[in-house]
Amino acid sequence: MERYTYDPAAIEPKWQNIWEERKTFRTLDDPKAWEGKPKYYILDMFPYTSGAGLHIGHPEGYTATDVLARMRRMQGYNVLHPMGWDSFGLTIERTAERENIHPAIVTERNIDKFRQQIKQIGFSYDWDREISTSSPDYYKWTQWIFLKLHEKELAYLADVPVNWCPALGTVLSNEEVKDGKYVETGDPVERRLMRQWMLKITAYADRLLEDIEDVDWPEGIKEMQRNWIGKSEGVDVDFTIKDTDASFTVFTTRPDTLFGATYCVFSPEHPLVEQITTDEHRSEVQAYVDEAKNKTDLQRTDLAKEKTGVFTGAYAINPANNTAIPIWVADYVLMGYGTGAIMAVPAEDDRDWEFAKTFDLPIVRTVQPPSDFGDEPYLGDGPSINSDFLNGLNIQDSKERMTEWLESKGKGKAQVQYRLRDWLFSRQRYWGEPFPTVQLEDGTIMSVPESELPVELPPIDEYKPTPDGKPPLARASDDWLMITLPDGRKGVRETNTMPQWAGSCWYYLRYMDAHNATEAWSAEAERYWMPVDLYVGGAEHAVLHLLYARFWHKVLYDCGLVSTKEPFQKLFNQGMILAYSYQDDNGKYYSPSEVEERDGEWLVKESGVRTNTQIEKMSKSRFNVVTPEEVIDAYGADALRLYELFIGPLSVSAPWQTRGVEGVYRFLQRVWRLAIDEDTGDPSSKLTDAAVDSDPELWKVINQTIKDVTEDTESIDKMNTAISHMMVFVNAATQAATVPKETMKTFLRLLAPYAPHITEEIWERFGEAELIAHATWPHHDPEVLKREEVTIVIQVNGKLRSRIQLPVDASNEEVEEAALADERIQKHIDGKTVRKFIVVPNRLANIVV
RNA sequence: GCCGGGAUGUUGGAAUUGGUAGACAAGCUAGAUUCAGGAUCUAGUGGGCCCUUUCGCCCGUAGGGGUUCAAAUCCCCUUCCCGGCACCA
Repeated sequence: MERYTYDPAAIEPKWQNIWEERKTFRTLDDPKAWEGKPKYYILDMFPYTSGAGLHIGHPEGYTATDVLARMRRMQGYNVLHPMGWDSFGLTIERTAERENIHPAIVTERNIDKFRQQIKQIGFSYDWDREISTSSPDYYKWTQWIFLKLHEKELAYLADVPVNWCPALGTVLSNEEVKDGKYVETGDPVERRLMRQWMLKITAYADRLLEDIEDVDWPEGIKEMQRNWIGKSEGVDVDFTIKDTDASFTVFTTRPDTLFGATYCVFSPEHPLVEQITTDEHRSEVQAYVDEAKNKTDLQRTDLAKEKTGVFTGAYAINPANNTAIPIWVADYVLMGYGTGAIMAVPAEDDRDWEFAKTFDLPIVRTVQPPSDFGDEPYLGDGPSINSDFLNGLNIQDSKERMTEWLESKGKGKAQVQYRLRDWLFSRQRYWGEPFPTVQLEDGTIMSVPESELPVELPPIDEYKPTPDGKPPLARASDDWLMITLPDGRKGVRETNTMPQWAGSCWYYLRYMDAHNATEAWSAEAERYWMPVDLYVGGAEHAVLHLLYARFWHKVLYDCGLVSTKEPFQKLFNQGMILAYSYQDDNGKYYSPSEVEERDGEWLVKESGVRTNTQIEKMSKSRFNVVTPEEVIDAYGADALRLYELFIGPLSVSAPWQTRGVEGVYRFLQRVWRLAIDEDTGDPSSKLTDAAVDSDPELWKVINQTIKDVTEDTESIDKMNTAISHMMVFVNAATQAATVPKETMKTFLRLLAPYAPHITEEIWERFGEAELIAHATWPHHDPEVLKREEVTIVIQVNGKLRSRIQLPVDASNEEVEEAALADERIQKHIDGKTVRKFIVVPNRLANIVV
């Protein structure tokens, strides 16, 4: 006999096909279709399409946004919810190199895999708006935006010290390098001077800092951006060099301590080092400078515990007191920040103190430390001492007075410094956007006219730098490389490409008008859809992508091309999904299927070797990756979706436990059996035509469920409790003898955004003609939730002693009377004096005796 | 070192934002059903005491102290974990 049990493998592909064929989730480009509906632009960070495909961590955020998008549609919003691919980049290029095929082929293959994986989960994206950053239709406009930057002189070529990564054969941005290593692969990075495209993000530093106050982002991310920009206010102070005409400038945030500046330090790269060094010290200084030059960044930062440096033989004149102070060279001063030279105030700075102690340089306190203060630098506030006209003033007043004094003497001026550097925008790679520029014979840089965009990537035979170190594009044939202008002048195309961040700097704009062949986006679509109402993704992009995109957006704003100052109104960071891994004492990892639990220990099945379990990031090397496919095969996409959210608050990282999926799978089965007669496939005979309020208890429960699910879904972070509230309803409905069918239908609409396939299937079996995706979202009736009686908890001295039933809104006197009359309470207050009686209306009473 | 976030049963996590700690799940235990496995259903499940009655008592939210009638929640100190920054003058 055929049984109609819950069968996700059958119903899920069925509904996915129906949604696709009917274009159920298409958002119309026609402005007339938008009228009368509030808009809601809900965006996921699109994936970088590496060959690995998705693991279970990626769809967590995608599931949350999908649930919210589906609910918003049911609530009557005009929703924009697109998906696309970040498809230029190094990983793809390396695969192509390894397999000796064109990166475009690898890209297509990867995208197909990602698309198929994502579609399997039943997300309600408008697939008509799918984009990929590596397609010429798209990167045409990335190049176009670059031309805007170029026009505004925000893109410029400069010989700059770059982070050159020999292993990759390319330069990297500051943001991609940490501790002298490429953050992705750990390959070491070294300093080189190269002619590169730079983007002047520093020109926007202040606005990037200010406008972050206006967006609804997690405070931690805002703080990370503030720190990255690193604004600090201080003074540029001019020092002259004794017995010469030369002078130099230092930046300090503590001008109040100028009288305590007992020496100066130049960075080894400082241009004056050579000039000021006396013959007596020349060989020593030269050796030190050479050594510093050959150190990698890693060595310079990591081995920085011990201060090193050499005396140049030269002296600077402290402008405050005209004292001659020695000039040293030391690598603890960085050329890349401020002026590359500092005034050292050992008494009020940790680093200077350490250096002064190492080389026995004088220390003069200029801030009076507390009486019991030890022999160390004092960074706190206090009255100035040893500082002539500043004596007695606190730090703040001293700073102001000294700044005024320096400015009036022409020896300094107030200055703002940023940690933020200009953005190194060239890469010596193939798989990226070609720059739309040409260098003419006379050295001038010319933009490719807009009408000739896109500048497409030329075919080349090998995706490697040339033997003489030029980028791969230099391998292109001359008919791509060489340009002859109508006036006969000749030029050569730029052979660097743009970094991977370029495409993701504006993709949220292209989605609004994805097929526009004449513009990047229409002004009308932009005014309607922007800003993005909710942007969800991982915190790993806290600085890089989000800072770059904000920068481009502000430039576009200044060009009049976008109407909002900020692109992403609300940002939400999902936590990571972690997984248990099993590792023996030798460090060898085992997959979960190779181990079993015995007496609280995890042992390798075959060998019995004891393993340590730990919760870690998912990675192939740890054998703890779970893929969406394996979960869908076992439990279906709806169960996957539910568990992704049920695992905990979206913002929190939590370990994946396949057993946990079974819990939500059982829940779906109970929903199915509640609604469907498994023998006939028709609606269950338990469902009746009775009025929804015929069972007052269940009527209350469903109203409570509507309220809780709506609120928890809107909060984004609490979808786990939204699901548990739906479980409460199903438990109650399962216990009830009968359930009004209308109540069941209300419940199905609540569940629909979370588990769209099973609810569509039941909806259809209920005889509904429309899709549940198009149903309206239910409202709860607050009247129903009002209770006539409430349970009031009675405490004695803060300890729970009894509960009593009282009518709602009982007066304090009534509560007091009832509480004192209660037997159990009498036992506790017997023979004692009631000192105080506290009532929290409708909730609790506390008797203090 | 600095900044940000966190620590609640065996496990993932709830807790109306100062008012019944442990919702909802997972796991476990017992029972029902089943040839069996699985699935399903029912009940129980923080620790301890009492089990002279499911009556009740004590303890319990990383540790210590405080504020309060009342603290997982607020304040101070300590420990540990996660993320970011790190010679930025």
